Amino acid sequence: MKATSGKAKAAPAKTVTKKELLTKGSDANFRQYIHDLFAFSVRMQDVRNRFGAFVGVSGSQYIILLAVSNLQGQEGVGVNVIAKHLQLSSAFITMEINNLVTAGLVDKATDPADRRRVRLMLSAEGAQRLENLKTIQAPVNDAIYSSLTREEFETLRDVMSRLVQHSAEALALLDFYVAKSSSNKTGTYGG
Amino acid sequence: MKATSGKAKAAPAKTVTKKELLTKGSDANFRQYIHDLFAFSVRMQDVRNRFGAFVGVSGSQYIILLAVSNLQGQEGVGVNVIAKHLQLSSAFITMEINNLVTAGLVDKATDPADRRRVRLMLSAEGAQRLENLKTIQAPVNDAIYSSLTREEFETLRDVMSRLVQHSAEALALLDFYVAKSSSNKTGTYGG
DNA sequence: CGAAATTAATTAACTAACTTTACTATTTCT
DNA sequence: AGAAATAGTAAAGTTAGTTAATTAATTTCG
Repeated sequence: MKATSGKAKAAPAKTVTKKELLTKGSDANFRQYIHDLFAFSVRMQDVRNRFGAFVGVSGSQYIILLAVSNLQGQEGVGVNVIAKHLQLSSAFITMEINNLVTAGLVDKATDPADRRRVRLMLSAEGAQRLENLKTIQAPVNDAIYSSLTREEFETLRDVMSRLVQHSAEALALLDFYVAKSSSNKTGTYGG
Repeated sequence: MKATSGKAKAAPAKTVTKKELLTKGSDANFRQYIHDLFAFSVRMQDVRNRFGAFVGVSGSQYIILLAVSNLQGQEGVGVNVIAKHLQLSSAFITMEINNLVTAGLVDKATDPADRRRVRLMLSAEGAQRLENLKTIQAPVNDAIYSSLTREEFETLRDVMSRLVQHSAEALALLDFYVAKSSSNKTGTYGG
């Protein structure tokens, strides 16, 4: 008696079909996971904002500051490199970098070899702030991941890196689908 | 020979200290994971926006529509319940629900038993749109998670649900820390 | 009962976090 | 040299949300 026969309303389609992701043929677990993932990324956004607050900047300034820290090397890093790294527009990076420079957390210099370019590095103060942050970052991260075994962490790491890759591909696929169907839309002007 | 002695600059602190998360004493892997997680959640945001576009609404309207679908039951669901479920302000839900009602995707009625309350349900059209969406949702989800084994998926699911829980706790901890240190801040007006 | 407090939804005004577009300065290519 | 490409920037606009105040209905309780 399970939607196999009779007049039961048409069984709803599934949001995923790969068998490894279905539990007894149902996508319920997958949906629950998607919801958790969403909730978690909202929380992470929150964590970033608070880390930013601790450092004295906004959430987005914080991730930009981090990117400078990660990418600066010996020579400093340019606006475009950061923009690509964070998948943000270079215009936005320029603006926020200027705020960080004004706040004294980032140093900015023209690249003498190519004067279009700019070399960004953490200022001493910026580096210090990020270093101080770690005193709260560590216990917070420890708390979030407190329940993980090493094996789970290794799996999580590995899986996450594959998801990043494949989601880029899936997005291309998706663009293809969405472009094809400019169907729906409750627009006001005819389409 | 590793920052144990000599004049080497003070070893930078780590962003996490739980031993299961360190690889040879380094948090490098953890940091890489954090970056991947960030990248992935940006992508997921993108996917949501495109799913929304397919349905004919914005990304946030799409997740609200989904929430209505999940929570409506037989009786419909109220604004506050949705707001809590999605961790958004009820004011925002009200606004977007009104747009969805105008678009004909959600039906709204006053709860006769408590006339402050509102009962929201998908309209037939709304339900149909979500059902149609699945034809692209399934292949996209299959693509994103194509590389996962069942065991990995089970681990991912399990881990994610714990992360949601513990991140809520960590956030409370964090609020405590950040409140204590209104230190930094490059404010203009004296503090 | 009737006043005070509480709750649900809404509105308006605002803010943060971006993007798009257009532009300038510089470098590279031919 | 001139055309095309590259790096960064400024200005204006958009989107996704928030906070604060308001209205209306309900509950609490002296």
